[in-house]
Amino acid sequence: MGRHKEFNRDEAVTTVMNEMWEHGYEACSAKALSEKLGITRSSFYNAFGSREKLFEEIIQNYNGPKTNRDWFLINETSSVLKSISQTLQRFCRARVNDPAARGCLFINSITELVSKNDQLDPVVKDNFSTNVAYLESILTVALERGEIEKCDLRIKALALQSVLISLNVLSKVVRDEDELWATTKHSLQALGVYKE
Amino acid sequence: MGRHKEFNRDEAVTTVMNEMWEHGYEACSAKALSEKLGITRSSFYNAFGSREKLFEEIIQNYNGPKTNRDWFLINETSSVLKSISQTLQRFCRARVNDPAARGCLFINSITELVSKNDQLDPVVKDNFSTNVAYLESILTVALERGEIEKCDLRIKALALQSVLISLNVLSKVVRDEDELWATTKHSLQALGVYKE
DNA sequence: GAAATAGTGTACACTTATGTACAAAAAATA
DNA sequence: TATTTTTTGTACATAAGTGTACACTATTTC
Repeated sequence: MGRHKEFNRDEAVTTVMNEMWEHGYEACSAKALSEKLGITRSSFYNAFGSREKLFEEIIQNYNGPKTNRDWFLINETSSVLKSISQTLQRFCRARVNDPAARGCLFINSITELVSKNDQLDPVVKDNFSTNVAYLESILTVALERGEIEKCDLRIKALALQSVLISLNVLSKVVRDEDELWATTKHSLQALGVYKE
Repeated sequence: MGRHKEFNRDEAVTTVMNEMWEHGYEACSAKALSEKLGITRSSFYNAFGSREKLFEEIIQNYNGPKTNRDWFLINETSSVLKSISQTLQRFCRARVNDPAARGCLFINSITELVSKNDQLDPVVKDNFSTNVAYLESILTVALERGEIEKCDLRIKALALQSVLISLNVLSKVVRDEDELWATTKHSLQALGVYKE
């Protein structure tokens, strides 16, 4: 019952995601976003509640579902290390090929929001924990399959998360794909999680 | 000749540095900074020209002189790897002990300004290049002293820069000194640049 | 068709922020 | 003391941004 929205909500969320990815959260005012979407602020607030709530929706969307954050496309047959290596190589390519050099929305948000925005700080931290837990889970699989040596998997997961962080930050400055990948590969090999 | 400033310029630069470190560049408006300094915007513009010029001054100040960026306190006698390890351990402690979890002003600025602020993008990139060159130079010393194996020092320097980046980003989220240092140490050991 | 419901447009009453212009004030030099 | 130089305070004109209130419009259900 009631009047229909004059815009597609899902499309709008995607548009806002790209705006926040490119310009950062704080640079995206309700006014600017509303104008970008071609709606009034009135409709914006009605549809999304607030910028904060919208960000929460966007970051969940960006990172994928909490229970199944399958970035590395791990399956039963192929090597876990191979999946990690191939995925990070794809990331290097994607980040360098992005003309706006946006890096990663989530990692940008750590720098911009943690300990700066009281409402979103816990959201970002929660997403971070989920990420590290995911990395630890795939390293556990790698260990079970004998692909890596026994070690503190929590620390190894944090070290792998570190490679992801620096790859994304570095990609804003190192705009040569070969150089970015050589650096990432060097780190992966050092950590013993690289496989051709 | 002429009237004296009613504030200490150097003190003001330090105050603004801390404001930008804590809140980020864009969050520090000319109005907000002027009020923080207890001066009028008129005096602010007169003394610093613009927010951009002031940032340039601050980041040079923060990173230290271009020709002598001696963060790792390398000297003729002690081990280069030991200096690196001890310095990064000090960084872990400092970052976790910072109640505002500000991370590193320079690394925060990469995320906030590169490809977003036309005027400051080249300033940040230039500082980055200087940093990597510095890291490569100390790795060269380490190689000459037989502390590391022969390899592509440019890539090794970028990998070491990666550890610095992730340590600083990670420190906003990983608030336990032992865990942060364990992760950093693990990465340094993997890269073959750790020494007790 | 009337009632209920949900989205839209306009207005309000702010606050923040920009950079410049110009007069007034203070200090050094001539 | 008069002149020059620099800093400071106030004002201007304008744009961006906040969240809410309320009438208006479109749509569905009864």
